[in-house]
Amino acid sequence: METSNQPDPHWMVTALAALAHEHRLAAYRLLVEAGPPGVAAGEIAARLGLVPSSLTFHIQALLRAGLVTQRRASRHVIYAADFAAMNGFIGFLMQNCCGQGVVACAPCAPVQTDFNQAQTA
Amino acid sequence: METSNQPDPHWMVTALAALAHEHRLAAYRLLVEAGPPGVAAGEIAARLGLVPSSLTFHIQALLRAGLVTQRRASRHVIYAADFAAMNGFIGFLMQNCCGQGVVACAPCAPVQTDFNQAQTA
DNA sequence: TTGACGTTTCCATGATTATCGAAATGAGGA
DNA sequence: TCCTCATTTCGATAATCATGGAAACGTCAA
Repeated sequence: METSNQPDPHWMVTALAALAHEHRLAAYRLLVEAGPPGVAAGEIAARLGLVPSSLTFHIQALLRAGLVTQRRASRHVIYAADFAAMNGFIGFLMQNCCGQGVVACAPCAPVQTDFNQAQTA
Repeated sequence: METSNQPDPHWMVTALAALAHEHRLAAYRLLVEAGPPGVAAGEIAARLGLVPSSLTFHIQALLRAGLVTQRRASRHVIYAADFAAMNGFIGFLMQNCCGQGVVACAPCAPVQTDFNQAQTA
């Protein structure tokens, strides 16, 4: 029963810290929007207005946290969001920070992206 | 249709940073477990093995981020998790970091205790 | 009013993070 | 091979964060 491997608190701290910066959160959102094809380092830097070395500094935090993947395409280095990692990240928050037994937190209600999924629950 | 007021990226960075520390994440989880009754500052410090001034330092980060509430009960100061804030926090992540249009991220799947969802995609 | 308790503020110290320029590395194209 | 482009590494600097002791503050009981 694939219960989505639960991340440990130590990793959570690393991942939270990785996202806890204006530029890194922006970079991550950029990669989420781009999807699996990803975005080249230089283009991320350009869109965020960062010098190359700063981009590397920030994106390596995301890389170390396992939130993004890295691959090489010719001369470019392409970064892409790791959705499985984000899955585990959010899963931890919902299971550990949303009140187990407490009903005050309604995690699933807000999403429903936009495609009408007739999910009964 | 109460769509859960969407937090802005700036607040997200503040909240992420607030949780991105071993002691603060532990404190927050403690408060989540305690629920609405909350826990006194001294007891949080004792359970986490922190000196009073350090506890104050860390918990004020959570307070500034709006993730916890503070109230006074006699000589004690009681802190409690703000579940609405965590709701918004997770909501932002699911809407902005989970791939809009991309199906690779299955936000709600992990929680749903264990009922078999026949999600084809 | 006095005293004890719980908590916060203040202060100094050390550690970590963020930034940018310059140099080094790696990967094509001529 | 030589040159250029894309990215990373290195080094220095400034800023922010984390820690704990000591003092101050507010609250309650006697």
